Amino acid sequence: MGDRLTVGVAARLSRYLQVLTQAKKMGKDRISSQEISDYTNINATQIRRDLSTFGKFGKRGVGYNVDGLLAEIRKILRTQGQHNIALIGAGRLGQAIASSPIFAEHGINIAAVFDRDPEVIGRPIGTGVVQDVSRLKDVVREKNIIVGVIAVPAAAAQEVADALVDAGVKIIFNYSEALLDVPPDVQVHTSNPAVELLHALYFHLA
Amino acid sequence: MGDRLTVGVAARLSRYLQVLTQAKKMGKDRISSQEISDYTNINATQIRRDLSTFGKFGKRGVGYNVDGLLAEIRKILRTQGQHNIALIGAGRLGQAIASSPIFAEHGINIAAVFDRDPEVIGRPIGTGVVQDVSRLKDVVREKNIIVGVIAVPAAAAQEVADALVDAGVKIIFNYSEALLDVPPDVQVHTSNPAVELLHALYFHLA
DNA sequence: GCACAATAGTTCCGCTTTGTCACAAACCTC
DNA sequence: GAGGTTTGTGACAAAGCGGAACTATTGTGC
Repeated sequence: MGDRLTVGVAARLSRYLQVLTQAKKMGKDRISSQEISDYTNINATQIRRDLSTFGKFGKRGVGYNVDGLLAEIRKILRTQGQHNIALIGAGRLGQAIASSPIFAEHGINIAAVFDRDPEVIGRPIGTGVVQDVSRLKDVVREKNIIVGVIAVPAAAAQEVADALVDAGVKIIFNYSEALLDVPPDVQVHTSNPAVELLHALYFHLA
Repeated sequence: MGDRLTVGVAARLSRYLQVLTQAKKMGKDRISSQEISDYTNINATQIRRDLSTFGKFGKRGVGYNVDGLLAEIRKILRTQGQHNIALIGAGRLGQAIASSPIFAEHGINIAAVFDRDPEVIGRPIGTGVVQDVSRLKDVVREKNIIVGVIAVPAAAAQEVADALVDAGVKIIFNYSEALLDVPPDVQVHTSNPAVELLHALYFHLA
């Protein structure tokens, strides 16, 4: 059981999680591998194979129970509990992230929001107020935070990344276009919609 | 030359593009496959192999010229020109997207921003003003837009997707957590940071 | 109760992609 | 010219994935 999943399997399970979460919100209580396939463009046989590696979650002739499968996948990914994350940057993007229900839906709690601009420090955001970035290290320690989200302009991103690393954060989600230099034990996920878009465009053109 | 790249190769080329764009901004004019590897976690041999499929862009013992390689990859991905996209939703997320330099950097022009709230229609945003969503179809036709970005709450996302499809858009970037039903000839890219985060967390936990 | 349709679970095989090692060729510096 | 560096490239192993085929189970309609 201690075996780590391969990257591919874990990525696919995450996609299933996304689909199931939405399916549940739409009031579905059952779903077939074919339906998941339609939404994810992942082969239906592959989906059944993935799931059957961990147990027999479905009913033949019927499909999968949405709630049950959600619970099983969360168990496999070991992401059932609550996770605290820190958000740096309370500008438009930071506000958009803080006010989105998307994290809470998956048990992720934005435990604190930081900025360095005195103008915005103290303003209410999400369920708390914007804090001075100098408090980052203390808060990370207090709340056992291992994930930081960077929502600041590119020019300030490296500085924020350094502060996060210094505070002990191990996973960074970078919403600026900057490349970040971090120690090898820190994971960086950089989101770049423009590059994804170019990629999508390539496959659109005949 | 008419051969389509495989998904994997195109995805990797996009990553290289991202790294090169940033490397250029940082003032580098040369870069080695090993450096690209450090930033992308893609095997250096793989990178050289990917590039050498299309020509000999590097200099042995030296590395790649950043500007030259940028141009070559853009040529391969056929994304040299300007592309017009439509953004739907002028809330916080829409404003964040509209004010980000990230698209312009890659030749992508946010040609129009739409919303349905009369309160925000007419407000300046980016280089234009927010337009009524009823104008979507006309604008898509006028400006030859094939990409739409959805930045509205999940509850309204399907409605917006329908309008985009009706207007003739073929690629949709969905920043809501909703699953979208679209015809098979329309590509949907749904961004879900929370699910990505769970995925990252899985690999962080020993 | 029985036939039938739907769907999960499972196996096998082959293709494609990726990773690794190895090494020659070209280039820069001294 | 020597030596170190980096690309370009070949051969091969390993992994991942897709498809087809089949069985098993469940629900439905007669």
